[in-house]
Amino acid sequence: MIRIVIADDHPIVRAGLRAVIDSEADLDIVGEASTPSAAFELADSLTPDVILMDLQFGTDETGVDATTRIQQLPSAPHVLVLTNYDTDMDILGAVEAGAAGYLLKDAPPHELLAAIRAAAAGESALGPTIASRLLGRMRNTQNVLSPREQSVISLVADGATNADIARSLHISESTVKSHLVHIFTKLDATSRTSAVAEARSRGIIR
Amino acid sequence: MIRIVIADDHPIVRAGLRAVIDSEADLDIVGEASTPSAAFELADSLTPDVILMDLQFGTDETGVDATTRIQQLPSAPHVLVLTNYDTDMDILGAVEAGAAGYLLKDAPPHELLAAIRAAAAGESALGPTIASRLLGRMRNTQNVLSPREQSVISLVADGATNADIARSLHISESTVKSHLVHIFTKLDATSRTSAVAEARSRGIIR
DNA sequence: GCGCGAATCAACCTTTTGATTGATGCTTGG
DNA sequence: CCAAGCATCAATCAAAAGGTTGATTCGCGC
Repeated sequence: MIRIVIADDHPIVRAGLRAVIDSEADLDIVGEASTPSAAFELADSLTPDVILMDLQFGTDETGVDATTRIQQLPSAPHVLVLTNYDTDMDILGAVEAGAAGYLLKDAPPHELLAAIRAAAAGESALGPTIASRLLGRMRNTQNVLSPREQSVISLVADGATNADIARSLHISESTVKSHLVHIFTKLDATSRTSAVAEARSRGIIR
Repeated sequence: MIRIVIADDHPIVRAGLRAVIDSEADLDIVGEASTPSAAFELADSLTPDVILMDLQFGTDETGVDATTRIQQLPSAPHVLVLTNYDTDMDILGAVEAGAAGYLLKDAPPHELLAAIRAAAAGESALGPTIASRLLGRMRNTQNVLSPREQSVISLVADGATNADIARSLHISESTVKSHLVHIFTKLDATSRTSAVAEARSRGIIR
């Protein structure tokens, strides 16, 4: 019997997962969480085999944060990420946090059930598409932006001028321009608009 | 007995809706669709009372397109939109297409069930938040961009320079600049990056 | 200690963008 | 016919962004 916790902020998605999983004789849902911290607490108190984890809960804390914390538990369950997001940042972030699998929410039920059983057996539960995405893109995401560069690109994406950004971050415009030069190099961009577009497509900003 | 069709591309969401609705004595799911065109066909052939319609199906055709077509049917069902998107453009687009209600997917089951019954009774099924959003923003969305302006802002959001855009659309850079001036006025922006940010927040671009 | 990355800053120059003003032509509705 | 909106285009100038080069300091790992 594989014991499962469901972590998703949408009641209808939880109901759907329940419906799919409840009809399987070897699977048992032992708990449900609608926030990352509730997911962590259930992982700790219920010691499930597998936890199905959404990435975005409409809270500051994310499914990646909860996944990271869950890895510190003495009997950490296998985390299977189930999400709408398929950018490189999202995939790599979840895998680096210790997720054993990554599935998109449009996956048909038989794929979901196979992924749950694989994760419970300690196997990688990445579909071939996601696995090859991961391998092919390791180099790019290693060039990820520094925390300061992240702040700058986020403000650019909000429509801020270099002068606005300098004021917000209490630095000079020269420093803003320096950060932008680095951002352009890392993202292979030549303007603020192309840098923002690339950062969006990589999931660096949302 | 309220007869319902479910239109959503995610099997897990459909399973969740089924689970929520099947437990209600006065509600009956008569069909399911995973594309907008399948939704239209079922609306035509099964003549349900209510159709639960997602907006994005991963296809070129959207739930708004299907909603528009459904209004032409002799016994058009009431369309209740159920989606993750809450931008002004999305809400207004659906309402203008003839949707009788609009719900976000994080709505709890009791709200969903109330909205279904209201829609079936011919009542507006907009939550108070969404209704006030709609009224408060009618003015803004009436200033929506012309088709050409839409093309220009989309290309800007992709990171294109004015020269790139002129080449793509086979016009002069002067014309690109003119369109941008109009876009800035309509979106209350002063730079391309702030225009893109505002267009995103309004759902003009995604 | 050295090398590297990150953060900070500047000067100088070029390019692009944005603001303003003006114009033409077409289509649509009153 | 007139007005408004849309699409197109131009000239001129100011402002912002981008490119390049150079520098300093700090923290970390080898």
